[in-house]
Amino acid sequence: MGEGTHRRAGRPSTKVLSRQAITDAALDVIEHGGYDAFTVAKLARALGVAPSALYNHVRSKQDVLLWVQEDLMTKVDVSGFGTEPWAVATRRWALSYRDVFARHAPLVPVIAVMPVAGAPRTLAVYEAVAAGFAEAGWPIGTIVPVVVALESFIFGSALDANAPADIFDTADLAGVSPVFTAAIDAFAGSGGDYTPDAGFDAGLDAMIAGLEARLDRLRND
Amino acid sequence: MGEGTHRRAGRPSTKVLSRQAITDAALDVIEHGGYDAFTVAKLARALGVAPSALYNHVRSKQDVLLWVQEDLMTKVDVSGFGTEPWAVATRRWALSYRDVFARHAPLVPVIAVMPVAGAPRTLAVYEAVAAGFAEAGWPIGTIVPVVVALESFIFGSALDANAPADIFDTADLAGVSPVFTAAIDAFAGSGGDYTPDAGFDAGLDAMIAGLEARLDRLRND
DNA sequence: ACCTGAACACCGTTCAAGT
DNA sequence: ACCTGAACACCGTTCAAGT
Repeated sequence: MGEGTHRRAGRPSTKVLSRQAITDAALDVIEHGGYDAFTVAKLARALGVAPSALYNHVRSKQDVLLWVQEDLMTKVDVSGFGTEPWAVATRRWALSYRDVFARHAPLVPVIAVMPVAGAPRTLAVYEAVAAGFAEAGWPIGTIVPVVVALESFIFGSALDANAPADIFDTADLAGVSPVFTAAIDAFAGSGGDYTPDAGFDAGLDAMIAGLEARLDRLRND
Repeated sequence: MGEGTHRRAGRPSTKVLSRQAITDAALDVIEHGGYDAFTVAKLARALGVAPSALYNHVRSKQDVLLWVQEDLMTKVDVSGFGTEPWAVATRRWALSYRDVFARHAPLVPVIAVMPVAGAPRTLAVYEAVAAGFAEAGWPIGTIVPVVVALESFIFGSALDANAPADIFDTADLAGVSPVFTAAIDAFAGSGGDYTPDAGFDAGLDAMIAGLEARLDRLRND
């Protein structure tokens, strides 16, 4: 798949410090030790070169993060658009999008403000989503804000997925916040810890229901 | 208000490096130069002490960020809960919450995973919100996931509010992403830049509509 | 064209020494 | 109890020198 696959045998296969090699090494470092461990020094070591060598191929560490983000975008599932009803396709997209970036939360603030120009895979996702929305009957001028709204929810949920199980542990605070404490207890049931999935499900249900109601109204105009 | 206000005159007023003084200085540095400028050295300089002096009052830089976050929480408007209908109160809360942290986006990943224990102001906000939800008829066990869902949307929107105006500039990409490009053009109207408010409004409308529909169903059970 | 090794200007944090 | 100044172990990045 990668570049260099269909080169002649005997030819030195591929540049050692290709974009793909750097991105793969970065993902390796990140998967191994998280984003704290992702330093230029570690990345260089994983590639077997001196840190300064990287700067022949990359303008900054931030560049590498953008490459990683672009790479992850291929894991987002847009297969529902064009084949499934709008709500089903949107739900599938949202779930996979959130799952991918829940494991890369430090990238979320980066993606949220990254221009799509120069990010072809990200753009391809947007194109598939926009086409699916248009086909489902969303007027062309309504698509961008609705997609942005869903994305905001997805990004926030990806961050929330990293909350510790004790985030809502109100231990000695029942006197100070009785209703909230009761809400926590009622939610957790029999001493269960907090899991963020229930929040994501509730929000996705509500948002899709609200949007579908709007879509119905738009269709009947 | 702050500590030391009701001390006797003539007594040296307040510790120089009180929590309040450190938090205020931090907010000052952040407002002046953003989160990149917020270093321990700059914070110490603003307080007129050596960097190492801070560590008599703070365990880490992260501690100060948590103090700042707690301080900002007092700006979140929960006044609608208990006085206004659920949808109005929720909308007011969401708008102010998003506005406060849109100007402190680097804190968003911090809040999203911060335990409420030891954060009394944050807890006070949750208590007001939970009480408002309960009074509006939300069953006690449904409150936490619904609040988490709204918060996820709010946090994502706070990040999105910092997107550059050219985030969706598809310049030469009309051939590669025709539908998405058309959606951008139709949304931007007459050459207008992207503003994230439309996305926030669309999402908040949809989510509140979806939740209100669910609340109606719950009430009729 | 692309590498190395030294250097630079920072980081946050620790700690002995002072008062 | 709380400060200073020196030191530590890092950061990301630059650049002259090599091939």
